Amino acid sequence: MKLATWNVNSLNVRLGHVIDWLQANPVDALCLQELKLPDEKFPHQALEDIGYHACWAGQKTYNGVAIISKAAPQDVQRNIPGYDDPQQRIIAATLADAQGMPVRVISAYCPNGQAVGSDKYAYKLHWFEALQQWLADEIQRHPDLAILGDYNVAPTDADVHDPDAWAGNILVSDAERQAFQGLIDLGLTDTFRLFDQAPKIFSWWDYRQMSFRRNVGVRIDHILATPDLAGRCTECVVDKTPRGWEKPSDHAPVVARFELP
DNA sequence: ATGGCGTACACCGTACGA
Repeated sequence: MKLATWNVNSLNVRLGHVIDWLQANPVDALCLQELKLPDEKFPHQALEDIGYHACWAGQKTYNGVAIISKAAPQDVQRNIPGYDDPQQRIIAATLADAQGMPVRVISAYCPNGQAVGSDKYAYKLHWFEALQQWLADEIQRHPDLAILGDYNVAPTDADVHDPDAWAGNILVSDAERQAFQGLIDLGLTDTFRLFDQAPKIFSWWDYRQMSFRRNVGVRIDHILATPDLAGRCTECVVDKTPRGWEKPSDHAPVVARFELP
């Protein structure tokens, strides 16, 4: 089973890339973030045409998340239960594969935070607290669970092209890294770090100043898994290919493969 | 140096992302 995540920075603009990528990489599920379109504009027909189901939580202009999957999504949950938030940043669904083993899949678009100390930064930290509280329950209910998405946190200095230049900045501040660690402390594993990885692998590069060509980036898109599922993870990679296409998203997809029990 | 680039909405600029 392969699960993937991709912040597409507008699904209107990137639908062609998503379809091309799925046809070249027929994963079982692809979690999307930053749809930037309302529910009624979600292109479900184009995805059905290539053999995928979808569930989504859209929002005009900002945010918006989806799960595109070969299996029909079950028990779909939008938003963090009990956390009143007009921003559409979470969707969860249970996917049963052909062997019938259900996996709980969550697509997450964690807040950016804009600048350390700002109102948006405070919102980011509160949002992570709510996420952690909800996940503590969700993990109990679903032993095989993966939460994939744009966390807007680079967990360690190894995930930043120039840690000295970024020190204390948004995406790497102590409080943000502690919020991310709070998820790890629930028993979740950053599947990328289960494996030996080359240095300087990132998932986001600024559009400006040829950052992608210079590999000036950060690793902020992650696939976290519960112990049962992480124990069956055999690979986790960043696919840089679509970042080099015409009019790319500034994020690259991340893909993890899991052995079935 | 809050600039650089890209997207959306709307207006001929502003908000936001990371």
